[in-house]
Amino acid sequence: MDKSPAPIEEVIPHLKSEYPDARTELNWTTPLDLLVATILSAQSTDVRVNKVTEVLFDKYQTAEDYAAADTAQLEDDVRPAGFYRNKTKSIQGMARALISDHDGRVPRAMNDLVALPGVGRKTANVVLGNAFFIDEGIVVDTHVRRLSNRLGLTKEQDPEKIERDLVKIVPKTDWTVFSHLLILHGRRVCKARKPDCPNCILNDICPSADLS
DNA sequence: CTCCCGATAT
DNA sequence: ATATCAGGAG
Repeated sequence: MDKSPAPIEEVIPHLKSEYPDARTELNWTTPLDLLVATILSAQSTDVRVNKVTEVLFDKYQTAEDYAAADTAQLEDDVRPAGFYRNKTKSIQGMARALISDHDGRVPRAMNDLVALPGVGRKTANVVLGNAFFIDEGIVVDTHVRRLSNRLGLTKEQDPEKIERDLVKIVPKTDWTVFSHLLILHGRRVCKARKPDCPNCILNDICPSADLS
């Protein structure tokens, strides 16, 4: 007998009052910056990514810069973020695709974004929502998945199936901020290993709350 | 499904 | 020591 899911119409206002300035914690200025930072963010912390991009964005500004970069040098720059060979290959492949197919610019369409090397639906949603203010979908990363499961908003584990459940219950105008709210709350309170349920603003409506 | 990979928290 | 971190490709 599982408990009822947390009502979304209460979850969102509660989290908005807790995190009124919710936005990405990745540092970026241009859409290309954000695309690179998001590729680097796979299985890495935002703090670590920001440390890497602080160096990276000084050396490379355009798709041409990344495409022309010495691969071994770029790997050295990327290394602290982890998966450095895959990520370097993705960044340079993505940069070449931007040059050959999109005049060196970051495209604003989901289909074009996910066609880029190293860019999946999660990364595409980050770029669309934050760089272009297009609520095309909901970013489902490790935090959004974990909190959505704990709150009972979905029973799915596959990110695309979770997104399909979430877009049905979250107002479209909140799609981008919603993922930021869950990500921030996931980092600070509803952590993977030791969730701080006693200090969680959602503990009275969360079916997974452990107040012992 | 496995592999990719370094840094940090527990 | 081990789980985890703004995933994606083969």
